[in-house]
Amino acid sequence: MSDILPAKLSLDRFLPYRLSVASNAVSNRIARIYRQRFNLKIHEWRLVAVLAERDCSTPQALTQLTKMDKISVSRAAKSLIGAGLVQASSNQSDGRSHYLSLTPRGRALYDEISAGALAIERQLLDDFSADERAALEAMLRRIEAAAEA
Amino acid sequence: MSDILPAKLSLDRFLPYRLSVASNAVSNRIARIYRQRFNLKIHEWRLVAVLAERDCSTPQALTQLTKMDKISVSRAAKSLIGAGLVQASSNQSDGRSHYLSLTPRGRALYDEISAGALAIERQLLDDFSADERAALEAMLRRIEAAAEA
DNA sequence: TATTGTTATACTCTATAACTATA
DNA sequence: TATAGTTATAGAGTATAACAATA
Repeated sequence: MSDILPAKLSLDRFLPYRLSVASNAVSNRIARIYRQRFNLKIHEWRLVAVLAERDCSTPQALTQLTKMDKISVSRAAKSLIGAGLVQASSNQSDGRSHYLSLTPRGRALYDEISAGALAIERQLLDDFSADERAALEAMLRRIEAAAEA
Repeated sequence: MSDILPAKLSLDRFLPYRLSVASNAVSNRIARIYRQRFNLKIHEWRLVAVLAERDCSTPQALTQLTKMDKISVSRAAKSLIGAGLVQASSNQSDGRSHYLSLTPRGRALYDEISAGALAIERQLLDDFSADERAALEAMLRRIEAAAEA
């Protein structure tokens, strides 16, 4: 008896609801830690994380890498520059744009943050096998693609 | 080579990030449809969905059933009562509380909404097998529990 | 004209605390 | 005193549109 496509709606078994509840539970936990320990909002820490991987990105590149809109990127960058964690440098090939990169302080903070992030992920996936983790990641990407189609 | 616990952080492979991006993609799609077609916010439709399953619940019971806080339940209920979709009746056993239930119009709307919700879920899980769907649901519940621990 | 990025505005969502009415 | 529920307030997230500067 497959129950993949129930004919009657049950909120508790409704995938978008389960996804939202799980995501909120995880986000809330992380947001609390990041704000308390590092005084960063989620959008700010995402920018730091991406800049640590790909320094000297333009705001436009960052909107794609972080799945944030350009307004959020602009505000997060402004806040991080004000906090001395990110710096802007001019873009020779396009005067409308500029490059963003981590300052030494920003990079030092990232090292702390990323260690904490990996520790949280390890807790969340504590009893997951490697196969389960890979399957979950793949399914989340499929659902994301289907939702955006 | 297991990559279940990477030593280095990559935002793109970071589970809380993937979860958030997938959940937001799904939520945005649903929220848009519900607002356009039914003029309901997510919290309001959740309340309608739960009341359709368990009529005459108290606000307190609804906070548990919907994983919303009591303020959100109170606001959503107020809005739904104003729209003529929900009605309140007195609770004989506790004067501080009251019962909420769907009006005939609320129930009629629910029938429409639930059909739409199931159709969306079907689209999202179009290429999922029954096993995959069950595995996803179980993994989301495990992560939720781990995040709240 | 089109594009990059910023600012303005408003609406939704969430969290804390203060408040009322009743137990 | 404690609990059920409401109201007030502010912060965070998100979306649209208008804008300045450059291509």
